[in-house]
Amino acid sequence: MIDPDSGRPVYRQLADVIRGQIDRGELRPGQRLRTEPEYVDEYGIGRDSVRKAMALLRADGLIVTTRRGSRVRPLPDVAEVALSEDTVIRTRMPTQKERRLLGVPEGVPVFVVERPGAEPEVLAGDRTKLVVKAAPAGEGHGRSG
Amino acid sequence: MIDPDSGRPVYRQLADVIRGQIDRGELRPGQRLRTEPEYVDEYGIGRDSVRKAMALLRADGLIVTTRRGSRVRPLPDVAEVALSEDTVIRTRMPTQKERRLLGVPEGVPVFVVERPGAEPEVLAGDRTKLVVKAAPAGEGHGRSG
DNA sequence: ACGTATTTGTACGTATGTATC
DNA sequence: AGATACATACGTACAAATACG
Repeated sequence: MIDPDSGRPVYRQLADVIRGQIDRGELRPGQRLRTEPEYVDEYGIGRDSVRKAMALLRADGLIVTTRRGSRVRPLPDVAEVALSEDTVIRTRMPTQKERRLLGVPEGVPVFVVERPGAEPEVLAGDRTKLVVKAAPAGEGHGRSG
Repeated sequence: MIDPDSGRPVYRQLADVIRGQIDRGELRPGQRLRTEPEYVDEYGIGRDSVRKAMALLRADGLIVTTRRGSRVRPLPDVAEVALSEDTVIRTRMPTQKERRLLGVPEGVPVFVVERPGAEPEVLAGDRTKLVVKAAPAGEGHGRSG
């Protein structure tokens, strides 16, 4: 299943295998992965390679890891945030402080929303969906100044 | 400068040091970091710790690494993309294919823009800025259905 | 054209720490 | 308290890409 001589690094091969299992739904959100020693034994590879595979999947936001093991990242409820006119939206990875504050795991980016005349707002990328609403009929289109 | 007994992991301490240098502008975008062996010698730590520190900074989008060393991530030119009504925007990390296709380095998320009646569009998060434009005066406000 | 030095990448091992059950 | 499982941190060795002479 994993070929050390294939040219593709062992840890990437393992990451590919697990990514495939997630994509095909064999591993569902919230479901526990195997433990590191189990992957070591199962594929006859070093623990280092297993850990690097996990790190890859984590950085891509596919799994989350705690002291009790790794799980497929659960899909949180997504809140809709309406955007008003002249708003600028960027995305980037959060700082450590923002990660703590928002409670976002590794591999989850944030939105930075800048509304005119307001401080930039940082929103968790896994729990937020931005929506440009249709303007209410008969009312202004932002021409107030 | 780095204290192995401080409770904070060595590799995080090194990452903190470098992050500070970037934040304070002592290391500017595009500028080369020291090599791994240099950090090893300078702080008397293992190469493993240095590499993990680099991996952290890379995952946060602060640096990029090639076979010739690591540099502070250059700031690309940002293109403005206008959003129309009823558009939904999400953000997440790119898949490997998207990363290749868009040419985004590690630690850079993407926008997923869903316009009504169109395929979702994936935009590089480091080169794109979304803007909600003011509606043109006297014209429709999306009341077409 | 070729080899060499530099630098990061991969992959293994070992040991110990620490949180959780 | 003991077992389990991930986290940290060191070491070694070799591979591979790049740059330089």
